[in-house]
Amino acid sequence: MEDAEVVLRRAPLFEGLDEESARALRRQMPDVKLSRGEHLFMEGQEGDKLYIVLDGKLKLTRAAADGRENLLSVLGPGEMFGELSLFDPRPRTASVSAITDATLAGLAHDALRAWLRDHPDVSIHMLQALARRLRRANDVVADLVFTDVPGRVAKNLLDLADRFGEQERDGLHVHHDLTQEELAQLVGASRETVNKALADFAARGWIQLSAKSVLLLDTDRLRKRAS
Amino acid sequence: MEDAEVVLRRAPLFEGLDEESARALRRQMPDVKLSRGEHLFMEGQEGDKLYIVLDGKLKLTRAAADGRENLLSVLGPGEMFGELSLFDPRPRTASVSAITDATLAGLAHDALRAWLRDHPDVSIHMLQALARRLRRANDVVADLVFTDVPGRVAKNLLDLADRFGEQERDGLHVHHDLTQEELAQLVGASRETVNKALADFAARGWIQLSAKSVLLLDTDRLRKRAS
DNA sequence: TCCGGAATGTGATCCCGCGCACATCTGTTG
DNA sequence: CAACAGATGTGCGCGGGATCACATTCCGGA
Repeated sequence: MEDAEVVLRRAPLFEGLDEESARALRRQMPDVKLSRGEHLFMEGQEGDKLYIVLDGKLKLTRAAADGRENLLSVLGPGEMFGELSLFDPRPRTASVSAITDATLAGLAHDALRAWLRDHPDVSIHMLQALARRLRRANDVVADLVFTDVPGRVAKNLLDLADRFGEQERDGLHVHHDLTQEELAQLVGASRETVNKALADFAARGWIQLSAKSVLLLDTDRLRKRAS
Repeated sequence: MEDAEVVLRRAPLFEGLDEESARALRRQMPDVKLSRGEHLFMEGQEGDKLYIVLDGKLKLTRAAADGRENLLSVLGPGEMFGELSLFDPRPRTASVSAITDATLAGLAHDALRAWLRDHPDVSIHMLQALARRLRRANDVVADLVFTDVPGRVAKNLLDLADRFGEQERDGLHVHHDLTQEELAQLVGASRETVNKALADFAARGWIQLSAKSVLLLDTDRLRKRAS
């Protein structure tokens, strides 16, 4: 695991802070540990904390009435989440659970409010973070409307690669830690259809499949298929 | 047209401001007038202004490479838009054009920055506004994944009703000012399929169609169909 | 080390919604 | 007010993708 303090510095909440302030803020954020599969919070609960991922991966999901699930995003080290219920005081609209063992830093609602009051420039960085996420959300909508399932699979693979990929001799290795079921929920399609798209990409030599990870061999072709 | 100053007060940017400050801010926001069909800005342009709608309706659209369009949202009086490129300094990711004659108030990038610096509590309201929009965007994603076209049509009608509907003797009248083509782009479906859904709702007596508006007769049934 | 349940791979079938082709039916403009 | 373009209504066929139904493989725990 990377050094927690280094990871924290990547989060919008800590952007532009001097050493001193960063340490002060960090003291208000106790660590939370989760084991693989464990839930941090569930849709519908009151939300009074914001979190930053220190280590591991989490998933942010929404459930439909009939039990089907939709995976809004995969969260890795340095990423912030859970702040929506703070600014817009309503119950959580998504659940969060760990897809690997994970460590988080949590900041209470009231502490954040006080912090923003005393450090006005921090809210600018928070605005930036929300603006980026809003753009992203609009991209996802556009993809769902315009792009077919294989295209969305390709796009999501490239996106995961950007965030979790490691260049190796034989290709770009992406440890996404997702089952195909989860990948399908992320793409917004059925598990079977996603599996067939992956099998097709593999047959073409664009990727190589293994458990909870993919090796990207031809990102150019994938990129072309995605657009 | 409602009084411009009254409408402005509904925008997040003006929330919680005293008379004095509101007037000062207003002086920095010159009016912009658009005629029906006119474009305010296009996808890909540099964005250096934020706007608040004073009167009329606008649409926020995204285009795919092949020319197909997606309608992200319909903007009415009191609504703010165009702020994303300010916080996340990249070209505009959507185009805006007037669906009726409209009047806007525009605030330049630099003026906003300065304003936020001098009035730190305003950024809290901006954060609230973005948080709400992010939730909304996630709702749209969930609908695209889980709900069929007639369901999405019903949901969008109810949503438009919330924002533009007027209760009358015979029902809830919604002047959305959209063509069925535009409604289809909002729903994320083809014009034909949306038309058939509307015709079906009308045949069941749930709604009554007229040009650029709908009369909702049975919102309960619609709500049930939407979920 | 063996077992059982989950995660994968892959066909067969069905159906929603798109695209195309028209026939109205507006309402806008010369 | 004529005439034309754009908006609306509706049928039909096709195809992408969901759903169902298995076979197979993988993996973690007793």
